[in-house]
Order: sequence, then C-alpha cells, then structure tokens
Amino acid sequence: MYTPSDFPPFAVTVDLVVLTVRSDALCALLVRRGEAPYRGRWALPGGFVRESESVDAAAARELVEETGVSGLHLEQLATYGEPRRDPRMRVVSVAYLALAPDLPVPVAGTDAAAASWVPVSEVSALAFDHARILADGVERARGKLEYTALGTEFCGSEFTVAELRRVYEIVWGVSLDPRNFHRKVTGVEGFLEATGETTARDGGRPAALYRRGGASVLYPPLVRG
Amino acid sequence: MYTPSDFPPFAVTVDLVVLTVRSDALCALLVRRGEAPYRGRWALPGGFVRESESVDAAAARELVEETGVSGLHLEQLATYGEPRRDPRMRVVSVAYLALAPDLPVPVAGTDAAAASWVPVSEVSALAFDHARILADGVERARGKLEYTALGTEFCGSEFTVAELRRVYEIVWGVSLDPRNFHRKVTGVEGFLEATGETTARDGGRPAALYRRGGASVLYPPLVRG
DNA sequence: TAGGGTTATCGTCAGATTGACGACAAGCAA
DNA sequence: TTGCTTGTCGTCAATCTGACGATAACCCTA
Repeated sequence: MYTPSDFPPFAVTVDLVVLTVRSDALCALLVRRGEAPYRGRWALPGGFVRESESVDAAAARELVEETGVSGLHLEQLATYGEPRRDPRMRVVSVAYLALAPDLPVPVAGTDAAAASWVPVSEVSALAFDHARILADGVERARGKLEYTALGTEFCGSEFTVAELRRVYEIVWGVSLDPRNFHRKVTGVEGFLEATGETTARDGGRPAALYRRGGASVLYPPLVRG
Repeated sequence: MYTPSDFPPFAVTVDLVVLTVRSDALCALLVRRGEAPYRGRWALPGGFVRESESVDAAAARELVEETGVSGLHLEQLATYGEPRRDPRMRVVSVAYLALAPDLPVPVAGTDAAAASWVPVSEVSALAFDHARILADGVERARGKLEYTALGTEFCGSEFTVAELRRVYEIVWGVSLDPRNFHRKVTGVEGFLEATGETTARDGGRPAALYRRGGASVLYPPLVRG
C-alpha cells in the first residue's frame, strides 16, 4: 500500500523561544550546547518529539523542564524545515513562543551545559538557524502586545499599571506617556481587574494593584510609540 | 554519536488551505481522496515533503500543481502533530494558507480523484483532522484582512472598490457601508493604486479600476462590520 | 429623448478615540 | 515643612469612525 520511499523519514524537534523582561531588557532563555554539532554555542532550548506525544505536548514538556514552571502561555510560532539546517540529518523543527514573568535562575537541562537569560540585543552566533527563529519570536511577541492582552504575561500575578507600561516600553523599545497609557489600559473592558490593594514598591505615590482580566484580545489595540 | 532511538522517524507532509471568493461565497480548494485511508472523502490538497526540498518549497510545489498558477500568496498556517492523526503512521503536517483570485476549474491532481472549489459553509466530514485545519485557515484569513492588504489577493490584477468590498463582505459575512469603505481604502496610503481606467462591468456608473499598492500592512486597520 | 434604475463617489456631521500636556494626590527623605 | 518621586485624573484640539444625504454617470425602456 505504501513503501518507505513514499515518506522519507524526518526527525521532528521542538524549539522554544522563551521571553521575559528583566533588568530593563527583553531577555530570551538560551542553553549552551554540550554536544556536537555547535558544541559550546548558545542555542534555543528544545528537543526531539517523542513517539507517543503530540508536538504541542513536547513543547509544553520542554518548557516545564527548562523553566521549572508550568502554566506559562505557549503558542506555536512557526516550523522550520530547510534541508540542511541540522548537519547530521533531516530535521524539521516546530518553534514555540512562551512569555514568562521574571523567573528565578533557569534550571540547567539534562543535555545542556548551562541555561541563562540573555538580553536579545546581546545575542550572537546561535547554533543552527536559531537566530532567525529567535528573531521571528521577538517580532511575534512585539506584535502580540498590540492587539492581545499578553503583555500581562510578563508581569507577576499582581502588578501596577506602571510595571505593565515598562513591559511595553522595553519590548517595543519606545517610551509611552504614563497618563495616556493608564487611561487606555484601565479603559479597555476586561483587560485589567483591580485588586483593591496598592503598593509603593517603586517609591512615590502608592499605585493600585491589578490582576489579569479575562479579555484576550484588545480592541481597540494599543499602538507602538 | 546518536542512535535511531533518539529520533523516532516521522513522515512530514504539507497541507494547503487554498481560499478564493467565487459565486458570492468563500470557497476552499478540496480534493477527493482516491486511496485509503478516508478513500472517497474530501480532503485538503497536500503531500509528502521530499527528501531534498524545504517544507516551504514543498508547499509551493503542491500549490502550483493543484492550481496551475504560480505567484499566489502563501504563508505558513500551523503545524499539526497529534500522534494518531493519520492511522497509518506518525505524520506531522505543516499547513499553509493561500489566497487566490477566482481561478478556472482546478486541475485534478495526480493522486486525487477530483478537485473542486467548495463553499466553506458547506464543507463536512473532511479526512484526517483537515476540518480543524480548514477552520484555522479561514479564521486566519479573516483576521489577515483586518490589518493587512491581503484582501486584494482575492481579486484579479485590476479591480474596483466595490469588488474589493464584496470580498470583505463575503469573507467576514457582514455588510459594509459602500461610502465609508470607499473612503477608507482609498485613504490608506499605499493600499490601492489607481490605474486611471474605469469599467462598467457591474452596471450603473462606471467605477475606477485599481491595482494592489505596495503596502502590506494596513494602519489603521479595517474593522469587521 | 426623457425618465427611472443602478452603482459610484463625494460631502457632512456628531460621537469616539488619540496625543500632548496641565494639575493634583500621596508617598518618602532631608 | 519642603522638595522629590511616582500615580491618577482632566482638558483640549486633532483625527477617525459610523450614519447617511446628495450628486454623478452609466444602462434600459417607454
């Protein structure tokens, strides 16, 4: 009915673009490769999809393994399948984008020598085609902040409007008017949910604390700069 | 260095969601399967990725084979990799979205018994998980029309504002005010390029003909109904 | 050849949204 | 108490949107 020549065998992997905002910079989670090829180079975390798991499940599994945290937002980014992107064999990689709050130091994975948060502006010479995947992920994240409520994923469970604004400023690399930003995000139905509490952790007048609201799309969208 | 158990072999395929607007309906290109499994069922066109071609190239090749036309807009949609989505073996499928003008009758593919444009509202019982892939493609197309200039891809090389408006109305399933739509699309810089000619093919007063402009993103976006 | 029907295009106007920015509130430190 | 800092509310002009009136330019038919 069908023969092996009908479907050349591929290896299928997942690669993760995990982004966070910390120390006033947009950072990506990278691992240093412990094995050839590209031994010693920085790369995106990822791994082979197992025989009995879905591709999405493989991505979720790797994400928990790398960050030690579950429940993070995870979405498919794109699939990369150039014939020679891995020198060993034909590999098709499904990339995922995850947005995380400022997590503690990442866990060193099983097959990675080290894991670290690296500001995306300082990333250079990644293994394979991971530079392009990372760039695609950053661009997707920037776009997502405009018309979805995902900016809150970079914050903790409770946050102030100013903290959220700094996320936008850092991810987009622009500065936003605090008063207009405040009016906008508190005005969009379902974006933020007031907790009733305040905090003075940034000095100055105490700010109201909010939680993520139920809305996932923002209409009208926020606008960059 | 590595053993077969590290990377279980997968078959990798591409599936195409090819959409067009014809006879006042949003239609998808479907083929009737000539082989098991799902023999006789409608399915999305697609096929195996060859050993020496990239996944993107495989999608482009299939698109030309199925439509007989090259140069259509083609973009990655998503990748589907549930373990049992193909009963024969583990298959990961990369789906692509293509938008086409009203093409002549599609060409019957090599391994498909028949190919046809089917209104998406009348599609039922597709093979594999193709119903979900088609739904994802339609939803993506609807969204793309809001903030990109891709609506023009459904039109021929020259078209009137009213023809473009009907595309939006059919894809979104809403009705739009002709006067406001006209103001909007002719006002966005780079969206439409006047040819200087007119046509009266719809009866009534002759309408100005336009070509696609260079813009790919629409700012501000169009809004659904 | 004068209407009447149809579609295209321009104009108007009120309401909503945006961007720039003034003003005041509420904490901390000297 | 005086500043300094950050948060929040208000104002105002410019712009955009949605609803819709009016006119233009073709076809058809009487």
